Amino acid sequence: MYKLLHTDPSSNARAGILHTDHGDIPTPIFMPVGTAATVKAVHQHELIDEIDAKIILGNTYHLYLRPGTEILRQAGGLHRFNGWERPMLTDSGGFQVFSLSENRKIKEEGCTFRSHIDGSKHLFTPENVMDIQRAIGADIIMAFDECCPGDADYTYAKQSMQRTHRWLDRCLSRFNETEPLYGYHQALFPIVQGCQYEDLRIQSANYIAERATEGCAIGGLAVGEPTEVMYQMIEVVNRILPTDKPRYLMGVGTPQNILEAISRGVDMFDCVMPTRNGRNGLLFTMHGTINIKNQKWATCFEPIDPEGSAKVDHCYTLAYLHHLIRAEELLGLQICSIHNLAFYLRLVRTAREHILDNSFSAWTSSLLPDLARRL
RNA sequence: GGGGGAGUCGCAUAGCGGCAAUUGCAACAGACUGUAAAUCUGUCCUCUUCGGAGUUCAUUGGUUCGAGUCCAAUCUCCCCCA
Repeated sequence: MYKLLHTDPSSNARAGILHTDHGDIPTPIFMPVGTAATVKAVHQHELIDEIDAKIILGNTYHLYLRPGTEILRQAGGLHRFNGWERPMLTDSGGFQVFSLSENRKIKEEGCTFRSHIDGSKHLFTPENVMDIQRAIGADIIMAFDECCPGDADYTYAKQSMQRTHRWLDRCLSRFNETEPLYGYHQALFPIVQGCQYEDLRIQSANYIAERATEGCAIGGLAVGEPTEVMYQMIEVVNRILPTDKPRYLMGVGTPQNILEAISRGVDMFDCVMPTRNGRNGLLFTMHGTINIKNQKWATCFEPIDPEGSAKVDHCYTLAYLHHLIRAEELLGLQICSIHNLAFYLRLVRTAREHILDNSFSAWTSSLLPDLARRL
């Protein structure tokens, strides 16, 4: 499924290709988040023509609650339902175990939730999460885990990690005894946990590395711990994870985070940041971030991003975008989202080119100070 | 000409004897990392060593320990009758 093409000699950055039945994914890659069967504010033709997204995410928890598993099954899976013909990945709901912490209870069997939509009560178990993800039909599906808070104490982190491991084996059993429903292959990725404790991360990475899966994920990072700790955990884990499988760092992150993680051997990323921050008026550029709501942009009649790869970067000005966001016009949300996603995809595309010609480290170190700037 | 009502920090509002003064909008910033987010937070009279200090509720005068609140006059605006 995964082919490692090249490793940068001056770092651990890798370039490869991930094959799926819905198409090939060049790595490193960024995957736009499309929680509820849509990347918010972005059309699918824009994901393809403007952004060139190779794979997008969906979320088990959200899709299970609405439209519901039965409707997705009737539709013939999520690809048929939303018309996206390229690869998809679904998160398992493990992150919601973390983010909806006030509405859930974790037990050995699984996790009971209250729906954020209507308050109804539901149970997620490793088994039914596999069944739901079979019904959704993403190309890559995730094990059901607990995303442990960044400030968890050692005792809790260890207990949580061990439960996640037991849940993983239950996921694998159910996954292996079921078939895809729609005639194409699905891959299950397990998730390394262990919070910010090096020995737990080592244990967890070893546990995951021993399992026969097609890729590995690193979870439970960028959830409140210092950035340096996150980088340290990535290094520790990637020393152990097999080199012939893709490594997916879940939920990360800023452009700087992504470059730092790539240099430590990560291949896949997803994050709400380009879309959510975009809807909130923050633009990412190679020279720093722009808060388009700020007064200073009201009269800046320059293109949004002269270096940008999306049409919106060239055919609209910063002053116009400032106006749209101030006036709460929907087009503003769309433009910001498209711009940011196109920026993220261009970032990983360019990173890949530099990995392949052995110039990754030089390129990254020249870029990082600029990315951190505020314009 | 007669009668009635109203003037509060950009705008709109609250306030009914203990108030630098409610709320909304606007404005000015900030946050956002496997999406309960087109969301949330802060500032928003002046100065400040962030502890406070100084001036405010149309204007002037008065009652009171104390007035945005009560009284009088003045100015301005609105409504009704002629």
